[in-house]
Amino acid sequence: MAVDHNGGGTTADPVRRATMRDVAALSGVSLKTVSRVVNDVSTVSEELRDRVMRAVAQLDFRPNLAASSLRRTDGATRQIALLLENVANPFSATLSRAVENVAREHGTLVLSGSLDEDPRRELELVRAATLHRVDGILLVPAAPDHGYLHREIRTGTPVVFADRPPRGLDADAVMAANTEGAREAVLHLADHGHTEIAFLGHERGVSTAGERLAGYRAALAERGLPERPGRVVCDLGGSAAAARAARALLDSAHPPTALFTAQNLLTIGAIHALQERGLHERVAVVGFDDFPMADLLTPRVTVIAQDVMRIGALAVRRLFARIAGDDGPPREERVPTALVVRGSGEIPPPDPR
Amino acid sequence: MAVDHNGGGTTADPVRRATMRDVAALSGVSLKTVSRVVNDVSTVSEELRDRVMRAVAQLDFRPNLAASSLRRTDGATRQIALLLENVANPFSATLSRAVENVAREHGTLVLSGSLDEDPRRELELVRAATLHRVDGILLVPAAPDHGYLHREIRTGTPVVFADRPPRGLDADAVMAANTEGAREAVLHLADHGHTEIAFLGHERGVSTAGERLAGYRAALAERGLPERPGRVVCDLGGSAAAARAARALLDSAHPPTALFTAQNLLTIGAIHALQERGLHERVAVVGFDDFPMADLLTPRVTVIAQDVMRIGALAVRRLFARIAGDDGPPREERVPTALVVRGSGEIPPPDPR
DNA sequence: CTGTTAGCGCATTCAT
DNA sequence: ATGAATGCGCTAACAG
Repeated sequence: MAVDHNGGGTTADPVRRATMRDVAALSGVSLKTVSRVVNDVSTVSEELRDRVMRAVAQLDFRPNLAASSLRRTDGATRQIALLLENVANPFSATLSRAVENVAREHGTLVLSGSLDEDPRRELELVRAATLHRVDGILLVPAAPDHGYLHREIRTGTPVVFADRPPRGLDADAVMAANTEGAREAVLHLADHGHTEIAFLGHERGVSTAGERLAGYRAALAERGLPERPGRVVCDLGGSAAAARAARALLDSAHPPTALFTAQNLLTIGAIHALQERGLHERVAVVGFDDFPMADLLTPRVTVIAQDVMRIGALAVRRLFARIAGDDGPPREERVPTALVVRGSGEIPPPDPR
Repeated sequence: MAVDHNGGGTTADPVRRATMRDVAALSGVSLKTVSRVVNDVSTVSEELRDRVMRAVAQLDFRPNLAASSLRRTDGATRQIALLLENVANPFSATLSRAVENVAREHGTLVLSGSLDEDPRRELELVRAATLHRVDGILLVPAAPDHGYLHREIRTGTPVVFADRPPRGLDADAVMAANTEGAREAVLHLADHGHTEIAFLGHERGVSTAGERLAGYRAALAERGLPERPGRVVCDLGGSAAAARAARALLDSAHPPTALFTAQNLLTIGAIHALQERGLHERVAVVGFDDFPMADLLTPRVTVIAQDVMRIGALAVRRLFARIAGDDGPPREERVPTALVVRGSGEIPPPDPR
């Protein structure tokens, strides 16, 4: 008797999968009738329907979606691509989930890919997506220009942007109300008595950084506070860079009494620095974008929370609308943020004596 | 002049995509020669190659991968499915990233889906994956039995398990060394003088829970410590349940002096409870599975860290090996854990007086 | 080295 | 209500 350890799966002895022909032969009808039954076309008699369905079950027939979409007029593959910063970071991961939920309603699977803020990766993955003939692309862009997407859009692959707007292209985009959120954060600090509020921001190339800085400045202006030189630090690449920047600020001759951090990794870095200096109960912090555990730290961290699930959901819905044929003018949607008061943002400035 | 706001992408006036026929016609060669050039078959003269590539560029030709895989002998679609608990949770998100990295090396895209610990979702998504004819499936299972996967494996879709083993099926699996890791955690607590160590675990149905409980018991036995009734709490569904369980333990007549939490959400819940009671500096905690921010809490949280990237990478590599035709016996691989000492696990028991 | 023929699995068009 | 013929875009097997 032959030894057969085939549990691991292999292509060694792959049983051929049943096709519609097999089903047709077994049930004694034409190929087309099987197609009708499988696609739920109602113009099939009860009896034939039954025979076909029995054969489908017996042969464990699985319609080949790729073959189907190759032939069908709309060419739909029931796949969309989700290209974002990094599937492993919490923002992207949450976005993924929102997209998956809506895609599921549409019987569509999601191909996700991480761009790592690398424009070349964006081009590669957009191309890969088109090779697979996805029905649409949801993009958290990394590239500085999106003119190249015109071709994809014209050949029938709609593209919707999330979190950041397109550049050099007019297309749908769903984003957080960055400027308003940042403004609210800084007003909150000012209203707790702070006049010396520093700004820590990420790469200026990313639109969210610019918008949040604009919000910071709007709030200062609104409260008649000057923007002190050195108080605005941009282009921070991550939590380590933010920690360094925070240390420098705290050790300076006129340290700020409050920090506004424009992104959650920067918030985390800044908190690290404050803890090292033993200042985490003395210097106020409001961070843009919530993060896991923010309410377990001491003090608990006050943030401007983005509604990431909502951004994702609205963006995919736009995408499915485009896929369905919506050809209205591109829309930009803004999702409001929410101030989550937890403690770190309500620390008062030190007694001015 | 006609108004045309078509930036959003639409199917209204989709320019037909160029096919190989178009390229062949433009470059004056046969369809097959185009195919050769596109697939990098070397037996094409420089001149024809050049003509074809020029036409490809001019027409912006994109080979249709679905059509190609339909015809090609191996039927490869260059897509794999990754079915896991929830793309939004840190463990799954990290696993995704590991899978994506390796898939990229193989020119393969990843379709991910969340099972939410729901066996029906597993069946649905496995089915959806087969309809798309993915080259293989990487599964963090939710179903109690995997006999149904025999069919998929036999029809040429290999399946590899990650984090949890298959049941009722012999297939490849890559998992953390759960028992050893849990044992190390509890020995660590015992070696810091604790004799009253509680166990908080997740659903018994999930294999990792059972393995980690076994490790806990092994450690107790090794140190000659008794397992006190009520000290082992299982089937906790999340951080809220863990917090409730921890409160009950802490409020009991003989509260434990140390906690071992078998999963990161449970660790977080337990810490919440300790903070409420003001006991976070007095009761020791070691958690299984690291989590973001664990080193920003006070005290910083000692954990048994799983090497999630490694689990993911090994699992996909197994999957690609199967896809490539490996038909050896199924293997179970275990990835070692690491004790990360940060503070919460080194709190001594109270003075026994 | 190049082209011709056939057909992957299925939906469409047009018969009946 | 059912079926035969045709072809989606591409590659395999052969021919020249």
